[in-house]
Amino acid sequence: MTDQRRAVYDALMGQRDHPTAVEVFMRVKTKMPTISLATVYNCLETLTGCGLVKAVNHDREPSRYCPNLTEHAHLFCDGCGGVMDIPLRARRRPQDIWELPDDVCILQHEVSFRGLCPKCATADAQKAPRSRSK
Amino acid sequence: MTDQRRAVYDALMGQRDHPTAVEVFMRVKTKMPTISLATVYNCLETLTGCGLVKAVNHDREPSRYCPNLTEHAHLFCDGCGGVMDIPLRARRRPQDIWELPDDVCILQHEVSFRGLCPKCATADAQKAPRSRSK
DNA sequence: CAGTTTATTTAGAATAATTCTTGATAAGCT
DNA sequence: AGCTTATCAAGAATTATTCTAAATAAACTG
Repeated sequence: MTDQRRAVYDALMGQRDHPTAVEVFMRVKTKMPTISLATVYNCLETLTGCGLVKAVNHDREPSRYCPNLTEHAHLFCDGCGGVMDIPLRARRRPQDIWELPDDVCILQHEVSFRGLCPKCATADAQKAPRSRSK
Repeated sequence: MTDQRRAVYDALMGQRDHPTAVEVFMRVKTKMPTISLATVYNCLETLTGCGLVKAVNHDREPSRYCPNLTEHAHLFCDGCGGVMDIPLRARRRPQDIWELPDDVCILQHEVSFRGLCPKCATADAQKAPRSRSK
């Protein structure tokens, strides 16, 4: 664990909002002005490689990074652009809803929802009310 | 629906193996040698826009395209590199296993598994047997 | 501790998938 | 036929990411 890796990890833990590599770079740069973007990519790669951080992808947008190691899905909000963790319910497994063949071997699964987060969904309901008087 | 769009759509329906844009391009080119890659991208975009085709992304690999309109997940096989459709079980919904807040608005969800497809998983079990005599 | 190997960092070049631009072509209307 | 609009083709441009090479730092070895 080098200084740079620690700084990148701390940036992720300090503000757990699923930043992109460039956002991590900008945050780390305030503490360690000499760090390069390539190093941030290297560190993120190393950290994901040893399982401390997860890379989160949605469509072909830039990868985002997440230090939440529990099993969870992500909600990508069309309103605010934010990403929200969605926990797995207790004692539930993906195969409860997905018809996986018996003899497959699952090493990883990634789930993303797109829509509106609670905040944006309620704000949106205000703007376009359906059954409500002023 | 232009000739090009039809040709791209036919290429997807003819061999439903989740090809990339370049693979679609190569297939269509045999029937319509003048088509350009940009047009394939345009057509795929148009077809996904009107809901006839789904774009499938996994990590930051090139997008793949899928004409299966039923709700399903994808298994990306580390062994053969193939992609397999995994159907949703009857009367099951993502919120059965994911703890979604009440007031979110879900517009789309994408699920991908990574691992070994049945064929590769059994082949792999042969090569590295655990409890089996020769 | 000097010398040597090994890993890491940096800056910038290279890559690759996708998108954009521009001019050409075709299709639909009047 | 003439005008408008959408689509296509070719290649340039964009962008996130990876690679390269040189510099630096860390870790051993004697």
